[in-house]
Amino acid sequence: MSAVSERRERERAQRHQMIITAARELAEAEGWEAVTTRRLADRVEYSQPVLYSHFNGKDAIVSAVALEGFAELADHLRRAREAADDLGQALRAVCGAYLDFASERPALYQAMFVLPTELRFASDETPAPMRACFEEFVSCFRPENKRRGLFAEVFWSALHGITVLSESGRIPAAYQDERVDFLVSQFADAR
Amino acid sequence: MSAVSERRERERAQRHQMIITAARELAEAEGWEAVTTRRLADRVEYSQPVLYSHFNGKDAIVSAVALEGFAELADHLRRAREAADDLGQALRAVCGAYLDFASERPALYQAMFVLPTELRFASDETPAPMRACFEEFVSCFRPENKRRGLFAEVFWSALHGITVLSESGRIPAAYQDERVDFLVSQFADAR
DNA sequence: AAAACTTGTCTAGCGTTGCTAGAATCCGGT
DNA sequence: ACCGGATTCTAGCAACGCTAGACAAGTTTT
Repeated sequence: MSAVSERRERERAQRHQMIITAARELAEAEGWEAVTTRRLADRVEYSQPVLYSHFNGKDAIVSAVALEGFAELADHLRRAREAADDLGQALRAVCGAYLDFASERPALYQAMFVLPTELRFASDETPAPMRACFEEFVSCFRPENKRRGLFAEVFWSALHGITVLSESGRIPAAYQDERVDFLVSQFADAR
Repeated sequence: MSAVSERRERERAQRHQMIITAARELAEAEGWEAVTTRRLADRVEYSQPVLYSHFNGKDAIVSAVALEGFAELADHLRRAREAADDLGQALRAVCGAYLDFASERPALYQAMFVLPTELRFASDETPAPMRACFEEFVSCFRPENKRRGLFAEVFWSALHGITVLSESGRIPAAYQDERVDFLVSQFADAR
């Protein structure tokens, strides 16, 4: 492989990342409904069809943004859990970190957990960052607990429910802390 | 008001309902992405613009369908709760009824709890059927429990989380019953 | 060095969407 | 019989995701 084609491949990878970043920034600034292929093409200063030489379609771009989000969320959760002294505090810490993430980056959260996605969850092909996120929840339960996987799923589901219902205005923004306190307290004994 | 204009008003109300019903049927048969204003107009055998003399836009139609759903869900939940012997079984019964509803009418559920809606939740103008749904959850907790409103919100959120994550394939379809059993057991002592 | 081919990018356009302006039509009241 | 107001339709706008085919740039072959 020549030096020229190496450069080209490098440039191509850069552009690939530019598209993802542009999509993410646009979504975080104006919401996903404002992210159109035309506006994306404008931002990366290429014409519309080049997007389709990098991604199969708009959903694939959203999924790529989501994957970035999973890596960041995994990191965020891990830090919170490791800063906790014991398992009891870990659940609460991970919980707080998760809700922080969701409320600070609502568009990113949507790409990960709400919008139609091409990413496969809970399967053999599930990318590492997604596994890592889930494992953070699992780690909040005792290793000897045979059902910790299931418990983690349910706890995560509850957190997700609170997140999306409050984001869409279906439960009041007030009393969010009380809700979370209650949720954690109800799961504390199941660790 | 003449008899003629009375008839016209009656016909108008019928057409109003036809639009809602058509939207609902189309959504339940092919999903909301297949519900377009043109296909709706076709179904009710009028031209597109008449939809806009009944509703402010597509979102308003979705919201009207959702409101029908709330009435049905309230009824469904109430029956389940009243068939239960005590409060302990009530929580589990309402829970089962809720998940039944969600899995049997996924499109209707989406209109109610996922899609952007014009309906106001948890406010003074919240329509009665929506209040009724929420009250069914509240009624699963003891009347003397001062925080039953908050508890109901959290329990409902958890159920919703399980519903949407499993509907979108983000948690496996299997083990759903185990998840629900676990959830109910964790909230049983908080009644 | 010229010709042929491959690769990358762009212009232009298809079919669809939600929504609306303005023409046409219908119908009751005088 | 005609007028006026309400009702409904035709036609069209701007925007969407996506793609075919023209064009240009660069690489390889003769």
